[in-house]
Amino acid sequence: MGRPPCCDKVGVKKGPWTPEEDIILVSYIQEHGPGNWRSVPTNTGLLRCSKSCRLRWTNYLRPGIKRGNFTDHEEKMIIHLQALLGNRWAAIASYLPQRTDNDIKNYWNTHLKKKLRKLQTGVDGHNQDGISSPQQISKGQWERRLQTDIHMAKQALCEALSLDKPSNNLNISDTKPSSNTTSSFQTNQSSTTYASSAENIAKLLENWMKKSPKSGQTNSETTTQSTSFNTRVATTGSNSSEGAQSSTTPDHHQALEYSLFSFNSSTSDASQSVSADETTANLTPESTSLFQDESKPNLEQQVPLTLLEKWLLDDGAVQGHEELINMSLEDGTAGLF
DNA sequence: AACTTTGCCAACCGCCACATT
DNA sequence: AAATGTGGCGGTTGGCAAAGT
Repeated sequence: MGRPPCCDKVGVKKGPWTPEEDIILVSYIQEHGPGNWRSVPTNTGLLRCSKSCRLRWTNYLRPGIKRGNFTDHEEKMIIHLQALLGNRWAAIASYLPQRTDNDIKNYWNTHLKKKLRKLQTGVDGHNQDGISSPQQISKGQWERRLQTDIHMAKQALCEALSLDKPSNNLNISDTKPSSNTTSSFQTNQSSTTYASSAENIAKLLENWMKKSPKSGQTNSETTTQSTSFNTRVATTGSNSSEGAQSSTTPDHHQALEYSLFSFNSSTSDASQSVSADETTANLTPESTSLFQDESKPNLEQQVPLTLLEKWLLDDGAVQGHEELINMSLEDGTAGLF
């Protein structure tokens, strides 16, 4: 027989997550680490299925996620990677560590597709969109796609074998977690980090409760609640342009993120008056490997890098990016920029 | 001001590969 | 070896807000 079912569908809550649920989930993950999602609903009392918990964490609560407008560079990377990899959003997201596959997918569907279509219609009949279709992919593109696939396989293998660096033990690769990787979360190092971060969650919860006397809040009240979250983050001076996004949940995400990072940064003597994004950059190696790399490959460990990968990973070499875009996009995607 | 349309995005659904028993 | 569950992925949808009429 197989394993017991992860969750019975009866009594499972659906719809938007409330701040309370987020806090419960985050604090649980702080203590136990991500993974073993099956046990999350039972251990936390959340009326959510394990899948929903995992999704909420990976797409929203996981630290290191950048929200708000995509930069030109990110946009170019998405277009280029989509041309190379097709709609393999998880693979594309692995090259944009701060973005989730869901975000990239949404951005593609709502912005880029339209943008490219517009440009395509503007240029007589030629495929200018960079959207991959088997018939239209040039030999060079196939070679590059193959190269990328080989690279990803190599990377997964390296991580599975935990080559070289001891910190690998804490990395969860993009590939499916094996029993080994799951158990890696139970190492002493990780558990202490989570435990200490959980203190911070408790503080957050305390403050949050002070500011929100109401309990048993419904979804419709989330907006008000998130506002109180936001007032807490307001002092961080986090990018207001991104904050201008009027969605409610991003605010309390920022608050959670701030909370998580403020603890980490306090251990490294960093100022709390930095934005969430900046704080991400200040994470200690342990914390980044614990959180950010939980679902993303550790790009630092990859050897050797191909030209394409160097281009994709090297944020500083903007000039090189342009050259490579021009060089590699035979289908004329480069003309878009 | 009221109604309709459009855009955006968080979350759900269904499928698949792999792990577990 | 077979049966079943889990985690991960990509496609799609529902609901909200903004823009348009």
